[in-house]
Formats: sequence, structure tokens, C-alpha cells
Amino acid sequence: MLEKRYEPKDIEKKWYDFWIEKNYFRAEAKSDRPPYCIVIPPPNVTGSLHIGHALDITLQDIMIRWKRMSGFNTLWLPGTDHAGIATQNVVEKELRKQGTDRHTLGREKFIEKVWEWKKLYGGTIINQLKSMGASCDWSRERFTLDEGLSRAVREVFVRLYEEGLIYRGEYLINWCPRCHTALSDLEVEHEDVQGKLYYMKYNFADREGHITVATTRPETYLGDTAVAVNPEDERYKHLIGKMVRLPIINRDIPVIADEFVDSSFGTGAVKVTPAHDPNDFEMGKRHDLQFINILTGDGRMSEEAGPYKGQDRFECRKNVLNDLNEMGQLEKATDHAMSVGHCYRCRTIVEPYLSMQWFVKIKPLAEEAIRAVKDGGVKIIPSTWENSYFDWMENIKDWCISRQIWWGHRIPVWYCEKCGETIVSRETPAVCKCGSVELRQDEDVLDTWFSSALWPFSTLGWPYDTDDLKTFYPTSVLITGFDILFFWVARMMMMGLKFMKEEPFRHVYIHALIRDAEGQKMSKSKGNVVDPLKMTEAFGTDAFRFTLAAYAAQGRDIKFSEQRVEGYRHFLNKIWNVARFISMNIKEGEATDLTIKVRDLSLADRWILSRLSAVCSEVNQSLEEYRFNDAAGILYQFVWHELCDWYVEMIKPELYGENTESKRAALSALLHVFEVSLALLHPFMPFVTEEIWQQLPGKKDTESLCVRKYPSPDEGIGDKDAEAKMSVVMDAIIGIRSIRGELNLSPSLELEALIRTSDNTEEILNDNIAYIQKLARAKGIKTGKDLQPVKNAATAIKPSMEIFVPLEGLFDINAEIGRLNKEKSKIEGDIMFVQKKLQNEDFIKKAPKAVIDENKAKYADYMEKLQSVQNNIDKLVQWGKSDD
RNA sequence: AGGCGCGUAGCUCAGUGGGAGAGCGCUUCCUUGACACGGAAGAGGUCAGGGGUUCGAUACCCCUCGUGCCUACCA
Repeated sequence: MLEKRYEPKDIEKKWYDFWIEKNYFRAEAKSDRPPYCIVIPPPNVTGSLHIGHALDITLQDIMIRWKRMSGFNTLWLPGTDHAGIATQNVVEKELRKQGTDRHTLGREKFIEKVWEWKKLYGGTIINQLKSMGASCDWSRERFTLDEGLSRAVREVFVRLYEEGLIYRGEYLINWCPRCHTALSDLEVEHEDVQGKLYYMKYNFADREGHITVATTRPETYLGDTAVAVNPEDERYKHLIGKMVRLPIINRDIPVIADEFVDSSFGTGAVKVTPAHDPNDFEMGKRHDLQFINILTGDGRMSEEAGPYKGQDRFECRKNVLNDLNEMGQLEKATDHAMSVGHCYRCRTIVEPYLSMQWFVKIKPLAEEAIRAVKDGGVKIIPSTWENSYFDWMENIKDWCISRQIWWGHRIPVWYCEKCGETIVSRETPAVCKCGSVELRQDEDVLDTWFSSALWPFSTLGWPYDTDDLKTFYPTSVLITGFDILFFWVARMMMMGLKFMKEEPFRHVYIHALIRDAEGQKMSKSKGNVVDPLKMTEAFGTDAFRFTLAAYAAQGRDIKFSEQRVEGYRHFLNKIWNVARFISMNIKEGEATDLTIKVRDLSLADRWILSRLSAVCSEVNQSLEEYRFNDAAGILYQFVWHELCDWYVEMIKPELYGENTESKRAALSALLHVFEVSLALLHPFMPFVTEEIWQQLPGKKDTESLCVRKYPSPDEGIGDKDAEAKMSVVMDAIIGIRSIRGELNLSPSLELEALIRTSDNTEEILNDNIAYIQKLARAKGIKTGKDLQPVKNAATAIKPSMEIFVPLEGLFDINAEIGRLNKEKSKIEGDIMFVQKKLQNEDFIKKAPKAVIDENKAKYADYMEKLQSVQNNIDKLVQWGKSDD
């Protein structure tokens, strides 16, 4: 017997341990069964589970469990990402607390520290994934910095280098002065800010007068090496080639002409700082200007900044403005909206910074990745994301992959101290070809996303030709949020196509972002984060998972509300209680046969089995199309309302009755439908379903629900006849209940009912009169085609019947007339609507025949209904008069 | 600046070229032997606004307003 209440905590752990012990999550490297594989988007090893992960994990686990039960050789490959900058930041913070820093420690010692830290805390998020019920193959867990993956990284680097797709050069990159490293374009987050546009006067070097330039970054004037104007600009044409003198530092720079300059912006004259602005960088190249780097790596002014040397960049801005103002060189400042780039790891404002970096020449890779989606080799779901994907891929720029940090894959490049030779190698070289052993490895590490781009094949053993790789590549689907579509998905596409010659996955399912109940993005600083662990603590993992699935409609963000989790906990409770009901009614050894004998079935049995069949089909179909919310909704509706509210109530008389044969039939049908329902629900709520299933009486084919065959429609019995008949019976019940409800009659009061039927309805009702008696609390039900309304009776009108409930003393004739008049005006409205259509010539001419027929039938129905209502009203009015 | 979404019941959201659905909330009644984390019956919507296509639009197209996001080198 099940406990009175479901207590998730112990039960979750118990079953998770059981599944692990039984090795159910273990994939086979070689198998006759078809493969199904998902690689997890590896969470940052520094991370802890947030609600986005929870959604991600839940959806993946639903797919994996569904496919596992459906007979696939499923592999869900888990792991974590070394998250270079983020992890390094965390450990550096620790060091700071201990009063030291990585430079004091030195590179080797520091990396040791990070590994120590990883050993201590790196398992946190993995354990949290387990607590969510994730059925990953933990024997295959990987880490982006482990040995195998590092080998893959080197292999890829070397091959791209050899093909000329990786190069090194001095370019303007995004620099985070706090993290002290280059960032790729993607790692810069732009934010709109209200800034100022400063108008600065540059005097001519050799004559009176000045030219005014407008800038948002006055401090960079220290690195100016030209002033540019548009060659067509009449105001400035005569000045081209003249020299202006920069204030304070007194450097003379030329006025140049460049098409790029927009005459309508600012003064039409722009200061050119080639080492500190991407456009100016290009202009500097075009005009062979000097590149002066006025900054240091930590965002202070360099030697080149003359009197401002050593000042912080923002401090310097203030000082420059003050000084220029005092000198009368600052003309004015106006408000100016602009967008400023911030480091995605630490929110520091990034600098365009001139430095030597490694890049991937990306266009050739992107072309293949575009083609793969265009040709349908990869399907992005929902397809709206394809636009973003194409847009980004088509405008892609070379990828800066070197980072000036220590935690990561060190770039496999060595320089000979003696002859200057550059050696790019898979293995660490011992000696240069010049004979020197003085080799120095490049100091930089690779962008973390470089290694995660290889994830779908590096985790399966590449560059070795392993069985795993043969069996599971390409993987089946990638499930992730759109926020890493470019960072990760796009790059996996490029690398997968390049090195495996095949797409890394067949489907990409992009899910929504979870926001708070007000629609705000969750963030630690706003303090509006929902902690998934608190949710599982409060409501149980299953309720939380089911909520996430129910929320996961395609193409819309999720505004997360705790109330909804509560609602689905109630659903769990419902399931739990119906399980209790079943176990209370089945004695040990009774109804243990789960097979259904068709000839013993009642209408209710046939109906629920037919519905079960439809539900099996719909759930499978929904999952096939990644419509998680539909699948969850269908199951919720079926189990709660059809199974519990209708079916269980309908079979109670049989269960409590004396007839052992019909009791046995009802019980085995109930048990069967419930067992199949548990199986259907299992991918959504694995723990509670397993717990109940294990305690269910009856013989089972497997020792765990998670390896039971996922139900297909043939576990029910499609039966249109039963559904049609049932709908008639339900109408009768609902009709009587409505009268009870609307007239506020006590549920304990047994009502009489006369049901005037149309042609074939009478037989159906008579055959199933027990259901009506039970569910409508009715007695003495009379049916017949020619029954006449009786005095003091309330009326309900249904498609194939009229129901009269005699009320005698409880009857209020005026209230009833009011009820019927309300009904009447509703029907009249309906008639008007259909009539209008049918009288429209164009409608008759152009609408499909089926639609016309449908409307004609409706019209006839309405007219008949109207007639009934009118007759009843007339009778009531008449009786009312005669009573007076 | 470009691109992509969204606007449907009080709230959160599904949905469809043929009279609008769910959950929560609300109202009324009910401790009927699984469940008050429950049961039954109800109320509640010009499907943002305007135009167009169509026999027919909440759905398809255009515009407006509101709102969110992504991408972008305009100093």
C-alpha cells in the first residue's frame, strides 16, 4: 500500500541509485538497435545549476528516456566545460582572499591550483544534474580539458594551421582590461548608454584657424595620427593635405580625404586613431598612417600618452577634457546615444586594442555550415532561428582564438629562441630543425569555445576512429537555448563539417529563455533568479520537470511562475492518489493479468481504452515534433480529467459491486490504462512514476519502468463506436449536473430524470443507465421518444436529448423560465449566424461542400433545439397561468 | 540602423482560414469509503488598433501603436 502522501526526497534518490546500479543509462558502442544520441551542452565547471540548465536538462532527458523506452540505443553524453576566463576569474578571486595572486604563484602553480579547485567543486553541477534525474551515461563523462579532448584540440589546430585557416597577426581586437585578455566579437556585449559627443578644436600647424572634430572618446586624441574628411566635402576640400597640431602633446598630423567619412555627422571631420578604433584601423591601413598605442593592457595610459602616462583611461578622459577646456580647445559637448561594449564575463568596458593574436579564417568554414542548413542536412527547430543563423554566418568575421590567460588549451606553437622558427605541432617538440633545444611555447591559450566547438566528435573519441564515433556521429539532436546559437552551435557546425565531413547533429532544437514572472531576464544582480534546487526542494523534481515541459512551447520566452509548479504538484498528488485507489481495490493475487479481454469490456472500459490509444499516438507525435508542452498537456488532460474524473468514477459501482466477473474486467482495464499512463508519463516525471509502477500489482516484463517499452497506440483499442456512445452518456450526465449546479441543489439529493431521446439515443442510455445514476446522482430515470415534459421540472437540452428533472417543491417556475429564455436567446443568436452564411450566395457558390453541409446540419440542429426550448417555455407559461 | 518575435479570459499562456481553449485566480454548492494538493456547476474575451486578400480572418498580407530580443564599425 502506498503512503498517504508522496514524499519525493528519499524516493528520488532511491530510484536514481537503482537506475545507475542497473546500468540502464549505459549506451552500447556497438548495437543492433538504432542509435540515438544527444551530447549535453557542457555547463561551466564553475557553475551551479540555474533554471536555464534545468529546462535544458529536462527536455533532453525527456527525449532520451522516450527514445530509450522506444528501443533505441541511446547515448546522452554528459560533461563540463573548462570555461577559461570564468574559471580563472573564480580561482583568482580565491587567491586574492588568501592575499596572493597568480603572478606571484607562477603559471604552473596557478594551473595546479585551478585543477585542485576543479576537483573540489567541479562535481557540483554534475551532482545537480543527477538530482534532476538526468539519465546520462556517466561512464562517458568528459571535460573539455581532459586528455582526449586536448588531443582533438591540437589536431584541429595543427590541421587548420597547415591549411592556412589559422593565422597569427597584429590586429585590433576586443580587449578586456580587467581579465587581461583578448575577446572574440561574440564575447563583447553591447549596451546602449547615453554619452556625450565632444567637439574638439585642432589648430592648424602653420597658419591661423582650426578644424573641429567630434568624438565620444576625447582621451584617444593622444593616439590620433590624422584628421579625415570626405573628399567631396566642399567645406574641407581646400584643407586636405594641410597639417594640424594636436593640443598639449603638439604632434602634427595631416588632414586626409577618405570616402568613409560621413559629412553629415558631427562636423564632417573625424579624428583618426588607428590603434584604438576599428574604422580608424582600416583607414590607417589605407593611408599608411602611424599606429600609436596609447594604452596598456590594464587600461591605463602608456608611454605614448605623454603627460597622462599612468592614468586610468577614464581618469585621463576627465583630465583631457579639463585641460582642453582651459586652453579653449573644447568647443562644446552634446548628448549622444551610443552603444558601448562590455566584457561578457566581468562587465568591464572593453577596448579595441592593437595586439598580436591568433585567428581562424572563418569564411570557408561558414560557407559549408550555411549549405548544410540550406540543404536540410541540419534542421533548426523552430525554423525562425534559421534566419538568425544565416544572417550571422553570412556576415561572419575572422575569429580571434587566442586568450591571454593561463587556464585552457595552450596554443600548440613553439618559437625557436635561436633561429626564430615557428613550430606548430601535435606533439611537444624537443628540438628545432636548427638544432637548438631552446624552444618557447606560445604563452596564449585558446578560446574555450574552440574546444567546445569540437564537442560532438571529440567526446566520442576523435581523432581516433572509435566505435562510439561510428555509432553515434552524427548525433541526433542538440537541445539548447538561443543565447549560444552563435557561440557554440554555429561553431560546432563548422568544425563538425570540416573534420567529420558530416553535420554534427540532425536537429537543433532551440528552446526559450526563462524569465521571471515580470518578464525580466533573470540575473544575480537583479536578484530575481529562481533557484531550481529550491523548486525541487519545495515541490519535488517531478513536478518541477513537468512544469518546465508544460512551459516549453516553441518560439516564446517563459515567464516562470512558482504557482504553476504548485499546480503540477497537485497533478502528481492526483496520480499518487489514483494509484492508492487502485491498490486499495486490488487484493494481492487479484486482477494481476494486464491483458484485456475484449468481450468482457463495458462501455466505459472500451471508451477509456480508445482514448488511451489516441493519447499514445498524440504523445508520441508531439515528442517527435518537440512539442513538449502539447505532450505534457495531453497527458495532464487525459490522466486527470478522463481517467480520474470520468473513468474511475464510472467503474466504482462495479468495483464495489458483487459481480466478480465485471469487477475483474474493470479492474484489469483500470490497471492496464493506468500502467500505460505511467509509462507515458515516465520521461516527464521519472521518479514518481517508477515508485508507483514498482508497487503496482501485476506481472511486468521489465524490472524498471525506465526500460519498459514506450506505449504505442496498440496498447489501447481504438473504438469510435464507444466514443460516440460515451459522448451521449456524458451529455445526459452533464445535463442533469447542470440543472443541479445552476439551481444550487445539494449533491446529496437524488434527482429523478425524464429523458426524451431522439432515434438511437434511447437504447444507448438504457444500456448505460447505471453510469448516469451514479455520476449524476439520479434515480428513476425514464427514457423514451415520446416522453412529455412534466410540471415543475427543470429542463436541459442536449444535441440528442431533452432532460427533465422534476423538482416539485424545489421548483421555481419563474427562475426556470428565465433559464430557458437565456438558452433561447443563445440559440437564436446561433441561428442568425448560420442563417446569414447560408443566405449568402457567394458562400453557397464558393465554399467547399463539406462546410456548406456542416452549416446546414447546424442550422437544422439549432432549429430543432429552438423548437424544444420554445415548447418548454410555452408549457411553463401555461402551467404558471393555471396555477394562479 | 537592420533583423526577429510578441500583444488572445483578472494573471500565465496554448491554438486554428469555417462561431475561441487550458492552468491558476474568481463565484456557488459539496468533508459521497483515492485525493479539499479534492469533486460538481458557473461567470469572464470586439483574439492591441486600422486597412487589405477571401464566400468567410483571431489566424494570411500591409500600416500604426505598445513591448521584448538579436545583430551592427557611424566617429
